[in-house]
This record gives sequence, structure tokens and C-alpha cells, in this order.
Amino acid sequence: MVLHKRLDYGFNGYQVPATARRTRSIRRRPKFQRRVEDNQMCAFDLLATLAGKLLQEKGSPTLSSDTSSQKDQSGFDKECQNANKLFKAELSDEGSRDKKCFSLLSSQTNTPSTALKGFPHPEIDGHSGIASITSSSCSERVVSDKLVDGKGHNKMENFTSNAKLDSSGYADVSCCKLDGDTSEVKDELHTFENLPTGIKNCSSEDPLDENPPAPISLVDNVKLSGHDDRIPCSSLSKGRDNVPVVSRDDDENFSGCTHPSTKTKSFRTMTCIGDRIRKTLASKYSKVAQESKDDILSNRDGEFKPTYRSKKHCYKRQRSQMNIPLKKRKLFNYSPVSNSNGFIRSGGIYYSPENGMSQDASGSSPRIDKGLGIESLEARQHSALRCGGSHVKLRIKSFRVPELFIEIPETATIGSLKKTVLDAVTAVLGGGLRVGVSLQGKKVRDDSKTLIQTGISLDDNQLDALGFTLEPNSSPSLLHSCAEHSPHVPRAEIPQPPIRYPSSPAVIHQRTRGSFEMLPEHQVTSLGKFVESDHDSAPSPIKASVGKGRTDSKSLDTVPEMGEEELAMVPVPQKSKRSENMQRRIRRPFSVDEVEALVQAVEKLGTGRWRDVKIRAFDDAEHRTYVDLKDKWKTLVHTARISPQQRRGEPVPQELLDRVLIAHAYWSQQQTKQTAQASPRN
DNA sequence: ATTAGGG
DNA sequence: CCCTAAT
Repeated sequence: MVLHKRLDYGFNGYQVPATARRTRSIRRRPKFQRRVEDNQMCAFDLLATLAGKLLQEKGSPTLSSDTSSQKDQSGFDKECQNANKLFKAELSDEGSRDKKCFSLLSSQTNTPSTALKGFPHPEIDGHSGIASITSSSCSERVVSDKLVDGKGHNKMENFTSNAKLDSSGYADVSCCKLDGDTSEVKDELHTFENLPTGIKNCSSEDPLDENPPAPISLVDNVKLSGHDDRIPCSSLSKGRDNVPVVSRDDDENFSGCTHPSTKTKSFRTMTCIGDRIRKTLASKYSKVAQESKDDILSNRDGEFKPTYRSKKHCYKRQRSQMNIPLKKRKLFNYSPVSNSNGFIRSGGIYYSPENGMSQDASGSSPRIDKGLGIESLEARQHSALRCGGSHVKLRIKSFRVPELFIEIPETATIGSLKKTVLDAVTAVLGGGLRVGVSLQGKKVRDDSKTLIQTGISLDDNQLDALGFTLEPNSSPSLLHSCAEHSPHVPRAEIPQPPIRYPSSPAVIHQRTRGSFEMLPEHQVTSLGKFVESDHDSAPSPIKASVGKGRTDSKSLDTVPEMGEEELAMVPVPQKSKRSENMQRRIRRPFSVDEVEALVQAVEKLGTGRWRDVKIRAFDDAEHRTYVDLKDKWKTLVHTARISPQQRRGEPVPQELLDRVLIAHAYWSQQQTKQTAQASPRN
């Protein structure tokens, strides 16, 4: 749903080029503050989600955002009349930048191009007076109330997975048992104690932290349904850098908060799920939680951060998590390590977890989704007799992870192989799974139905027909395609897109197919470690290929349903340029909202101050560097100049493009003016 | 670390 | 997006 309102706030108008960097202070804020990453999915999330879905009584409608925008033309015109004056006034008095002032700014013409021509002045903005707000609600709200209520009724002791791989061309590895010697992993789990707290903080955080004189955030003024309780989180986590192999380092954060509401509940739910799990996972994130708290607090530094953040803050974070600054990635090396952003690289595996349950559609993170093909072949339930009224007691015997493709050097040690496999599995599990429920061979898609309505009751017969599937968590569209494949045959072996872990270039490519048996603890552990981070849409982790970098090519094992873009992990002969382990960052097209935010920031800050723009409007989007913003602006300007027919990708509203041109013209002028002033004689 | 531009 | 040069 998109709300369009006159922007009487939230926009200060163009500022006179700043002489001093007011944002300097912000810039210098401790790094850790910036590293807050949320939305990581942890085992809790997975379990909670799973449980929630099963017991879910209510569906969660996904409010998709719609970008239809209608301007209030009449009002707009009126204000236009004053635009010029106001604009001048504003320029003359920077200190009085007032949103009101700006809101009135508008061009005297309705034609952008015209306005542009007349530039030097105020025409700046024929459109700025109107802001479009897109709200989206978190889609699926995982409700685990029932589970919570019925704590004790549900026991998921056997959350194991067996992977049986068959194959072709892959060496058969007998069976990797991930057991025992993963002490490191276990250790990591000890810090979970305060998770609850962390989560709480997280979920309660108010994303809007603008302070005056900054205008009110858009969100504040527009009530976006659903956001309130979803606010997420900003993170919980982060931490030290010395993390053991399997886990991601702390920066990684635990996030939580894919769905705030969910998360909060999730935790609670966890307690019900089983001591085992709880204990296992339990403490690893206490520190994290604490830190997050700090982050949250510190984050409120008051700088006015309009748009992007406020608007999308909530749900953006639900999506991807691939904010991996190149720099960080550069740190990767062959030893199994994970960078703080979620990429995990171990031995031949290179994988970046995807954020969990995002149901959000707007993401551009499909790849992984398809790439992750997980299907549970064996889901069983036992009817529960029991308690409190009518609770259905389910027991999922195991989930099977069909295929994992691992590439590892022949010279790798068994130990590294184990780690590799563990990483692969954890990556998959933590990468964002959805649970599908099928009843008597039919997929039950309506999440809003109650178990009873669906036919899942205490009746043993029904329960026997109940099946669960682990599916890649994907964006709507992808989900769709996924679902399409196995509508009626949930349990059938559906060719799932293999998860491919690119091997490092220098490595001998030997793919191994093996099966694993995971102990519950390990799984959990893994999940916990793979909490996702990244707020925004995260494309797919899988897509990462090492070595050559861009591997948009199709995977060798082509799966019918995969779009070629969806996954591609074919190791390409590396070229010298990029270091082997360097991967080109995944492409993440700017969403309209991001563009909006960018435009707004540039309108105010001007070009040439990308760092400030970044801080102002994309501080939360770790993956958007100032260089990216600059580049985007560059392309926007270009896009705005070419004919609509020549434009590609997600269409940017003309309104924004007009603003781009206007702002660009304005600031260009300012720049020349300024330089001229600096050296008049020259 | 940023900015500006070319690729 | 990447890469570089220049600040």
C-alpha cells in the first residue's frame, strides 16, 4: 500500500552547500555502531517458524506495496506559486531550512523539463512536494501462539536431517557425521543467555530516530499498518572477531528480527520446544544481545535520516543479508572463516546465508532461494493425545537435505571436509528456510487456516497424511515457481536446485555428494551461527562464486526450474584480476524506495557529498556504499535523460527522475558557482 | 577514507 | 559494479 501525502515535512529542501561537514561526527562514530546487522536468522527462528507455521492460526497477508501515486495536483499547483519565493528565501537562509518551506517549493511549471531549463531557481521541485510512502507489512507473521500456549505439548526432539544423495558424477561420500568434535561450535552456543533481552530490545527499537530540527520522519506521520510491531530490530549482535571456523564471526549478528513480532515470540516458543535445543543454543548470543542494545541506543544519534531508513527500515531488514562490503570480503582466505557479513567460506565452500523468513516480495534475492532445495522426505507426526483442549502433537522425525554440492580440494583434510560439510549444511539451514506443510499429498498453502480447518487434528489418520517440507525461503515470485513444481507431490523428489558451493579457483574441483546425519544439537548450533544479517534484500547467497567472480552462468547441473540467473555456480577459470577469493558483489538493483531516498538525500545534500548521503539515507544499508550511491546517481541522471523506452529494469517513477534532473542541474550549478567563487580571477 | 570518473 | 587516480 502506498500512501501519498504531501510532503510537508521530511524535506528540508536543498541546502546550501555545506561548508563544514556537519556529519563528520557521525561519520566517526564507532565502527561497531555501524555494524549492527540484524535479521539474522537463528535456530530459534527456524524452529519457531516451523512450529509457528504448523500451528499458525492466522495467516499473514503480505501487504505488497503498490506504487500507484496520484498527486494532489490542485494543491500542488497552488503551492507552486509560492515556490520560487520560498526557495530563494531558503537559500538565503540556510539556518532556517524548514521543511515547511521546502514543501512549498515547487516549480511553476508542471513540466519538469521546463523547470529544469529555468533552473537556477527554484524550480526545483515540482514534485518534491509529494512524497510517496510505501509501506509494506511483513508478510508472514509467524504465529506461534499456539505453540507457546501449548508449551510442552510440542517436542521437537528429533530435528534431524538425513541427507541421502544419489548421484551423478559425484563422488560418494559415505556419510559425514557431524558429531562430536565440534566443540568450538558448541562453545559458541554458550552465550545465548540474554537472548531474550536482546530480542526484546531489538523488537522494540524504534527505527525512527530523527530529531529536530529535522523534519518528522515520514513514517511518523503516516501510520503504516503493521510496522509498529515489526520494527525490528536492529540487531542484536555482533561481536568479536575471533570466531571459530564454523561460525560466522560476530559481526554477524544475530539478528533477529526478521519479524520482530515473530522473533519475540519465537524465543518464547523456543522454551517450549525443548530443553535440548534451548540449552544448546541458548547462550551464544548474550553478548551479542547486549551489544545490540548499545547499538540501538547509540544509533539514535539524531541525525535526520529520512526515507529509506524510516520507510523501509522495518521490513527491509527482513530480507537479505548480504551486506558484504568488499573490503570485508577481501579478508577471506582459504581457511575456513566467515566474514562478518554473513558469507561463510570454508574450504571449498563459499556460501552466504540468506535471511530467513522474509516473505517480502520486493527483494531481489532470488537466487539463493532456488538454489536451496531442501525437502523433507520424512516428516512424521504423532498425534498427540493430550492436553489442554485440542493441541495437535507433532513429531517430525527428520528432514532430509537432498543435495549439497561441495567442492573441496583433494588435499583437504578430513577435518576440513567436516567443516565444509557443516558449513554447507548450516548455510542451508540458516539460509532461510520455509516450511511447507502438506496434507495427504497436497500442499497446504493457506497459512491462515487453522489446523482444524485444514484437517489436521488429533485424528491419527490425518496426521499421518501430514507432511512437512523444508523449502528455500524465497521471494514471492520464486516461491511461486517453487511451489508450482510440487503442488501435489510434496514429498516427491523434486529436482531441487542444487546448492553449489563454488570452490576456490585453485582447488581441484571435485564435487562430493554425501549424506549427512545431523544431530539436533549440531543443527541448532549451525543455525544459530548462521543468523543472518543485512537488512535489505539479499540476493542470494548462493550465487556467490569464488574465483572468477561473476558467475551468472548456469550451474552445471541445471535444474529445469531454475532461472539461469537464479543460481550459478560454475567455477570459472579465474583470471588474474580479482583475487581468487574475491567475488564481484552481487548485483542489487536499487528499489524505487531506495531511489527515493537517494534522491531526497541528494536534493538536500547535493552531489559530491556521497558519504553524507550514505549516512543520511542509507546508513542502514551496509551494502550501499557511497560509491554505489554515487554510481546510482550517475545512472539515474543518465536514465532520466534517456527515453523511457530505453530504460531497463525496475522502472523508476518519472517523478523521481524529474527530481533527479532538477537536483542534478541545481547542484551542478552550485558547484560551478562555488568553484567560480573560489577562484574568480582564474 | 572520500571523491570523481572511466570502464 | 569495479577500478583508479587524486585528494
